[in-house]
Amino acid sequence: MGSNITLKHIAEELGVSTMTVSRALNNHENVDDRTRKKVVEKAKSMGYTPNLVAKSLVSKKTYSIGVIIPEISHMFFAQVVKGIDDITYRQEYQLILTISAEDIDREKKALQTLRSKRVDGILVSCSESTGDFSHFKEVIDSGTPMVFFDRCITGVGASTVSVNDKEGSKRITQHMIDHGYKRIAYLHGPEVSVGLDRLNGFREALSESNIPERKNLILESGYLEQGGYGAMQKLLKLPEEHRPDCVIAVNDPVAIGAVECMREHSISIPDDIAIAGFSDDIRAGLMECPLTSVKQPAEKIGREATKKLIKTIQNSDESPEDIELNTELMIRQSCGC
Amino acid sequence: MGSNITLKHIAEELGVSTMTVSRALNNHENVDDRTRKKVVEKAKSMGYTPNLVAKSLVSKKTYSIGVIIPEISHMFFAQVVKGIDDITYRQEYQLILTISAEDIDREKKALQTLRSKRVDGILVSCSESTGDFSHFKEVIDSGTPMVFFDRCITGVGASTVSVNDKEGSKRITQHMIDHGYKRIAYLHGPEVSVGLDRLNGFREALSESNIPERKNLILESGYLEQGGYGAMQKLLKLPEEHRPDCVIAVNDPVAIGAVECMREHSISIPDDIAIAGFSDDIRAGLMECPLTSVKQPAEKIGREATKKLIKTIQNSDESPEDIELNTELMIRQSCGC
DNA sequence: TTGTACGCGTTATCAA
DNA sequence: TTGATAACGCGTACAA
Repeated sequence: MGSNITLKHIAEELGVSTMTVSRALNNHENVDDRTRKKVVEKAKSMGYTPNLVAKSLVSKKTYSIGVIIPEISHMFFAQVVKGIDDITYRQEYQLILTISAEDIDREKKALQTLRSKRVDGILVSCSESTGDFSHFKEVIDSGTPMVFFDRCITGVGASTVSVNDKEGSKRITQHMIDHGYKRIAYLHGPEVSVGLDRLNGFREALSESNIPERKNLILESGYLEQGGYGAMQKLLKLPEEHRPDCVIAVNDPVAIGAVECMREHSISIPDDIAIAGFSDDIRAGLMECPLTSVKQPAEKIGREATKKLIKTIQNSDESPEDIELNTELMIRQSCGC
Repeated sequence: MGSNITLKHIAEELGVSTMTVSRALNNHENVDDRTRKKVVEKAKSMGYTPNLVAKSLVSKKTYSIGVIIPEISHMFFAQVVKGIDDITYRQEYQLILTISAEDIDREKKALQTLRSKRVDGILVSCSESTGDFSHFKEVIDSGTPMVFFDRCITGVGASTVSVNDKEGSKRITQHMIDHGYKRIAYLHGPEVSVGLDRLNGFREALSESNIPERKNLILESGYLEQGGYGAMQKLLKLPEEHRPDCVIAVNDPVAIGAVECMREHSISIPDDIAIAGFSDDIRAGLMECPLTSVKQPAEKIGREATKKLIKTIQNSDESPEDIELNTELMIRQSCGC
């Protein structure tokens, strides 16, 4: 445990100074070839492993980046993490993962811990409950490079990587309108970031087609299955003639929760009520009635965010950027096509 | 960046020694209440964040544990990670995640880096290609606590947490036999760890029912969708009378790959060929023909492995243990029930 | 109650 | 080419 081999141990065995050992092991120029060979061999035979903690203390670099995601059971985030790992692996950064579980206090704490660990940078997707940004602002102002992805906060000095949420949401709504649905319900997430953007896209599509918004058809659902289930229950309690003929959800988990609720009420999809989601969850195509959705390039989001973060780490005058990736409509059966 | 506030800065501002500041901030006994108050306030106003790197160098503890998983797109591992986070969060450990991508070289490198980062312990699920254990043995012998989960290596001095793979595989095979299937194919993973255990369970069930093994129905598929797809293709190239009437796969991704192949060949499940998987993937219940599978308590595996690891970290004479969790048969339609 | 000296493992710097 | 010294930020041990 504590009995780790250090440079000093090797130096003593060889009767040289620790600096010589350090130089030899780090491929510095000015080392005699025979000395280097001796050192390298001895280090190997003694099972030396460099202590990155000590190295970090000196260099002020940890080569690790912190990642804060709200949830990992949501396949979207798992795929983003894969994209992040793609890049960090190649660039030799380590990845410290924390899950905020949609809880702002955990998010704050994670931020604090990552800062204490002196990560070189942070990637964040905000928790559902994130209403104020002060904790992010503080970290950014302290000089720690930070990039938001998916659930972003703009205008606080950090870069953001997201899909064009408003546009995607507008397009799928348009698609439903074109298909002739009249009473379109919307299950929305919290009104920040993507939640707000998608809701706005929905509204814009309605407005452009001169369809009035109906307040009782626009419900908050959060981002998880149970929220979709609950919101759908409310919709089904409406008098028959006020029920929607179509439901659009802020994301696929919410849509799937709603589907579950409809199934229990023996409501046929898409004949009784059509539905569409957002994110193209791994389950979307496999459902009894495959779910129409908006595909987000999850891995790519992870990769782009990480690339931008590393650029910002390595070049302190890299300027913040809002990167927007394109979505793709995945038309399946749940929309009635 | 480098301009982080240190104890010394606070001390200078206040005209006291760094030790006083350290003690005040760490809630030590012997500090005058007024001094403490002054220090705490000043620390806050200066935006002090303790440097855990320096702390770790002294204490030889990093409060971080390394996790090596072969894949994160496989929902099973994402859920395990959630279980791991459950415990690490509560116990105030950080989680360094690395993905081996089923590549033994990445696995070795990850192990090396984690050791250099001086993680307090390591959780591993072996990559598919892991044939020799020497790299694990080396780390274990060096004194770094390690716990294997799911894809374990036993007998090298580390604890293991897994489901009773052999038993689960045997049970599902038995289920298929009871159902009257005669020509049962098996798509197996690499013959180590769970791959081997599940294959053995399959064999044992056949043998107990006096069903002869047919070599051409037992194929290697790896652990991923494409492997299942490829193996199924081979099975379908067999002359009609030699084709299986039932396929059991080492895990759900492989089963799903096989199903995809069958769909392309217009083979009806379960009428033409029945199929079962293992792991109860999130997709299993949602497929066109819902997939019969063996459920592994993924989150629990993560939790138990982490608990055991932390115990081992905190108590150096905690002895290694092989923990086995129970599986549950998830009977759906793909088996013809 | 507070302060001083030293060490954790490494590297930058300057001297030999 | 090699070595001695100091420093990174913090905490332990001891002294005042």
